[in-house]
Amino acid sequence: MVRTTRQRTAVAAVFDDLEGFHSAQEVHAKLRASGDSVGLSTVYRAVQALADDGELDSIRTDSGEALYRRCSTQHHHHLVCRGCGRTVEVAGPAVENWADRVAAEHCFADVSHTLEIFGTCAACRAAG
Amino acid sequence: MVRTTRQRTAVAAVFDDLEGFHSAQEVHAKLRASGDSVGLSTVYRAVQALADDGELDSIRTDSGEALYRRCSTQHHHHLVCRGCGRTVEVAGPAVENWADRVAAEHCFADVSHTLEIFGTCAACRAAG
DNA sequence: CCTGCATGTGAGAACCATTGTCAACAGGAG
DNA sequence: CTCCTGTTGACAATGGTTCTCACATGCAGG
Repeated sequence: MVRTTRQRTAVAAVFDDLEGFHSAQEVHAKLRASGDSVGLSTVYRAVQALADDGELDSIRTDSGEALYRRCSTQHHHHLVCRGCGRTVEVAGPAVENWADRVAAEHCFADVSHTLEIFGTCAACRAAG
Repeated sequence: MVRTTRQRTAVAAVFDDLEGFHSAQEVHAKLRASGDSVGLSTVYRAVQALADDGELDSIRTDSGEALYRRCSTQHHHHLVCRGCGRTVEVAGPAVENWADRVAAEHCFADVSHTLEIFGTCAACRAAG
């Protein structure tokens, strides 16, 4: 039996207010900051439970940190500047289709993907 | 100046004998087992150095462990199975072009990108 | 309303891959 | 050969994640 507790509701609520991927640590800090404190262990459990239920999507960063995101949010990618960290959200239906097709060709199902583009923006190039 | 040491040679040699992805810990254990012992820190450093030189390709498992493998130096992406970690290398000129174009539209230069596709392979689906 | 109790919580410890530290070591240029 | 400097490795430290266990709390079924 799965219970509806203050803590789980709070964790789920965080992802309602947020775009994109966020770590369990981040969620924990956010809850603590908003006075609606929840134990770190509980955040991890809640987040994993949500991911198991298919409510959250999870990936790993290059440093091995786990990130979660509400699945239903509009899918997009990031164009990040190496110099100033400025980020532009970009959508690419072509890429989505390509990824799905490639996965299908290899008989993979439940396909998701991560994509980030890095570059140097005009301002940072001008600044040298 | 980069030196050629017994340890680095040993680590590189491990990947000559092995197919697929392997963790630093695994390489360390293998070297220790073969009597050709190398310190754990050194294995990590060697493996990262090889990855930096483009001699090894690296990914992360779902559990956050880093895996390395000798790879073709050609640019490609990975299609990774969530269940068994099986990896397929895929090339996608369309994606490369798209990424470059999107970056150009936003006046970004020196463009690079990362892309990984996740899914569940046929075998893992059958296994439940 | 209660009460029982299985389930959930949370502070802290444990875990474990990875990274940092630093004294000792060893390529290799001269 | 010698010296300089990059490299090594035992060990400690780090940091995200998971485990532990005493305590709290949803939620039926009375």
